Amino acid sequence: MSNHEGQAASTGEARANVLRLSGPCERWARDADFIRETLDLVGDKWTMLVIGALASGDARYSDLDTEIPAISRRMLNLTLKRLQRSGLVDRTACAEVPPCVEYSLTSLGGSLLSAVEHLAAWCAEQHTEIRRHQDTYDTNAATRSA
Amino acid sequence: MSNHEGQAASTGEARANVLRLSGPCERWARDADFIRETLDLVGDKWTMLVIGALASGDARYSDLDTEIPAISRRMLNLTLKRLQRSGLVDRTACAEVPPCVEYSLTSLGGSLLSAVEHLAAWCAEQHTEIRRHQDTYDTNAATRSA
DNA sequence: CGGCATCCTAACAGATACTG
DNA sequence: CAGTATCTGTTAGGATGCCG
Repeated sequence: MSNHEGQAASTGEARANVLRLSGPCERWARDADFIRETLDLVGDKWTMLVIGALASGDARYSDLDTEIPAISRRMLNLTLKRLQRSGLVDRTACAEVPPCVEYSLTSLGGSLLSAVEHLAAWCAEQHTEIRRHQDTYDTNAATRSA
Repeated sequence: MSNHEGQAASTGEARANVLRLSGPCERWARDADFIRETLDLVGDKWTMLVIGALASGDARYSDLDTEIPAISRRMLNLTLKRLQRSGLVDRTACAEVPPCVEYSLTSLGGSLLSAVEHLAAWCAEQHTEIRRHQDTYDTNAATRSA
């Protein structure tokens, strides 16, 4: 992990991916990469749905494809691969003759699930409020441009 | 106002390809949109950093630009707009003559912050484990192809 | 049936120049 | 100083077809 604390402000444009905050919230800055990385992992368009689909038990490839109609095969594969790579789901192929593969949540994946459920609860709780704000904002914007 | 990106952000319906799950996890299915919506809100490349920067107190536009050197003006504006639209940050302009604008976290934004901190904690806690899994996976993949 | 590889389009994101 | 508009490269993601 690239944790350059190096100072390169005035020495030209060191266009590092480092995203260093200079404010008092150094911890956020330091962890930002990890957080973002993991947030990217779960914040992606499909991950959550796949995790959710697996939360209720093991599932075969086709099951997932069926349970999440909106996903494309490509994205399902990509998502599963990524989750598998990160140790969040397990893949079990029974035999090669009539290919039948089962996916399941690992304990790590399960722990993520509960972490996300926290956020999910917040969403469920606040989404009306958020909507309201957005509507108000949009109305104002529309009025202003009218 | 033909801001395609702004509209893309505001038309949740456009990307709400419904994503219905037919499995036993209907609740996830029903909430998936909200969760994804909010996850999109915070999981985006910059939101977290901006929220983090604002967590320590109000900040002016330039402050944010300074605190997050890697962000472009465009993205900073877009991000702030979106957060403001959703009622997560407040924008206060003192006067039009020498433009000076302050951004601050609303209470809603603050509550999101704590919700995300939960997830952030999980990230910080598990990212080593995740890394390990990824390395193992990559090594196996490399071995297999060798 | 499960899983890649390919092509292609649309959304995303950076740099830059301009306005109030 | 605080934004907005435009032009452009980069990437995410859908459709499809082949191969185990």
